[in-house]
Amino acid sequence: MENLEAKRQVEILGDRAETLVTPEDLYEKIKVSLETKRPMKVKLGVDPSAPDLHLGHVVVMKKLREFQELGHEIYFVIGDFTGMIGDPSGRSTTRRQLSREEVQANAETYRDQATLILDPQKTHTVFNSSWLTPMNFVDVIKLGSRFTVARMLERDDFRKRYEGGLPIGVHEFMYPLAQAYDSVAIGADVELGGTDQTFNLLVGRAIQPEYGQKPQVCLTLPILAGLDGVQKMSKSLGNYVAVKDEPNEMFGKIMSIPDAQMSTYYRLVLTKSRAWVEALEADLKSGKAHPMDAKMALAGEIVKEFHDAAAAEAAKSEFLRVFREREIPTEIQEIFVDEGKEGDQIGLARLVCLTGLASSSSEARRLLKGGAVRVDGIKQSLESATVTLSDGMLLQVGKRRFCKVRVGR
RNA sequence: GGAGAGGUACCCAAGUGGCCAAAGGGGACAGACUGUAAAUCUGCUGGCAGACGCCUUCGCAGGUUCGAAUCCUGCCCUCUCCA
Repeated sequence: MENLEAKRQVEILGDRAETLVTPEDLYEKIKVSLETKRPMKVKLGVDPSAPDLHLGHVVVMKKLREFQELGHEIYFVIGDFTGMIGDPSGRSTTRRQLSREEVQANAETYRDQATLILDPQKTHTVFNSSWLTPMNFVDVIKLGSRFTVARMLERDDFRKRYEGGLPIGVHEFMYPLAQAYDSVAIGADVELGGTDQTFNLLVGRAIQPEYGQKPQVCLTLPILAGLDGVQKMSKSLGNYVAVKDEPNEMFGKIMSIPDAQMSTYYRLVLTKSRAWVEALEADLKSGKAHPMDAKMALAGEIVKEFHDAAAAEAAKSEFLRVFREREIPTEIQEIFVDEGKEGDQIGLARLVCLTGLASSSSEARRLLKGGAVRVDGIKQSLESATVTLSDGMLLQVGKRRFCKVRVGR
């Protein structure tokens, strides 16, 4: 007999999913969960080194919250052991091993930031070192014997590197296996991840039956593009919006995403319904809605979610002030300059460099030549320009780098 | 173990004795324009110096030469094929 509640849950949980392997298994698991009154264990693997949550993580968190709202429980598996095996993205070989304290601290931060979205009561945090460290070589070989190289090479980035003649460390094969074993260790019913995790999740699904468990359901969510609109949002690419970003910063960053990314952000970050997003797109196309307004609304809602409504309002007016009216921000950083004193002449390039508005004096010269530098609002384009130092003078580089120069002690 | 190929700036990639601080593309940054830090176009992209200029960089360490990213020797690393 069909279980309507289970059916309803599958529908909710499957929304926005890139892949769901398989809807039937999910239905079965939910049905059992309802019948036994035991929540499903929903697993998310977490990197122990980068605790700064950004909107890319939020996409997955929102889905986790949906699981919680339906009564299920979240397990964050902190990859403190796998983290030291090495990064299988091929970029770096071995990671620095973090101390127990660092991992602990990072995990706390992560959990802390995650509670902006999740219910801490239904969230568990576990460390995979607790079961991976005690494994001996025999255990590892056993684990390895349950998978094949051919299947390993199905993984996109392994295959590409193999075909492209790029190095693949043998230890990198252990990474998906270790992650798969995590699922065994906690007895995961469902594992979530970005689409880049699809392969790893499926390895878990493949391994579990070997240990007498039902295969986990694998649910992947689309990868959110970063501010550039092309590459995935990530800290290392510097194209991210952190959940802890200050309101103005957050607002401005959202305004810099390409127009074409707006609906994706609405859908994945704010979890607007498909119909809602389609309506917005139609309005934009017909000219009924203005792209800038739509983007400001997006930025405002996101700021509101991670801060509050007042902060969102303030960030919006600050944005308009600085970028549309081209006025100076309400709050400007003050920077003390050690060199020279009130009234002294100083090379402008030198000053720009000293204040940190440019990273080197050559850089400062370039900016100067390009007409990017303003002193008290007046454009200075002479590369060799000098200025008279005065306490409180306003220095500006480009549209968004400002500082007030403080002279002397 | 054997035979080849290769390691160039943030990334990709050209360059095989001087004209190389090093083509081209991407990214980043800036300017113009605009609807915003969208899009588009333009500029710029080792460091120090007001400027003449000086210093550092082409896997690492030496060497040849008036002069090396380019030639030689050794070392490290990667890939391919064979065993």
